[in-house]
Amino acid sequence: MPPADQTQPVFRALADPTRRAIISMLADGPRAIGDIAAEFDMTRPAVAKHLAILKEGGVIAVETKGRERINRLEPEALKTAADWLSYFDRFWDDRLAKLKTVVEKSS
Amino acid sequence: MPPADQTQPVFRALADPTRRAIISMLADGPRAIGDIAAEFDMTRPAVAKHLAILKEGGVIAVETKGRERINRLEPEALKTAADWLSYFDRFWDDRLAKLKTVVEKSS
DNA sequence: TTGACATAATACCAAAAGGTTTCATACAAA
DNA sequence: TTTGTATGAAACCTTTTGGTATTATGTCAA
Repeated sequence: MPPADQTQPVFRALADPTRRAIISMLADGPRAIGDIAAEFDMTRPAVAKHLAILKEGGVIAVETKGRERINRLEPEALKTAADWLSYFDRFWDDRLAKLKTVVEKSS
Repeated sequence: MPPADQTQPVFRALADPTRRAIISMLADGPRAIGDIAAEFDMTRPAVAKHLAILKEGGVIAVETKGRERINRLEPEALKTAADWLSYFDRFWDDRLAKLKTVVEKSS
């Protein structure tokens, strides 16, 4: 059985396309809210709400720097979701799943 | 950048804990709706709605057999989500990510 | 210290999500 | 053919979600 549910806040964070776009964006480096909002056809408060949900899921960390709030990707949270899905690897790629197991155990 | 958005219906399907439980359940084999609903503290129509969303995401396939409708896991759809997340592998395990790339290219 | 900027916080709204109840339909089996 | 089972479908309700607009707060810079 896949791991139990501490996954909920992460999958919730992943459920919205805007939030997934923000995640991709932050993969290139940390950014302030206004900077992020500028890339979407959406008001800043709306983006701020998405960031709050991402933070609840542990997907980002926020650091106040002067009057800016810098949002940084926290990729370990994504691993939670990836791990849940990895249980199903065996259905689409038995060979790779087995190899991964070997590699992970050897670390 | 991670793959563009055909991911939405899949991530939507994954967003609800009941639906993830159904996915886990169907990993053990196909089941009829009533059979699934019996395992949840929820009415059958509610479960049927979840199944409809899972089907929209391509996560399950439905086959009518007499008066039963058998729900079967369609794991390729989960791969869509796993692939999106795999882009971020590099953040938590560079070594494994590189190895995976090698293995996948060699197939 | 005044003004501009970056954000927080609040109130509000419409639509979607998650659930229920009720009723209709279709197949199976006696 | 009648009865029970498995499901579909519609109507309805409540809460959450995703968005807006507006107002307030704190910080930098002239």
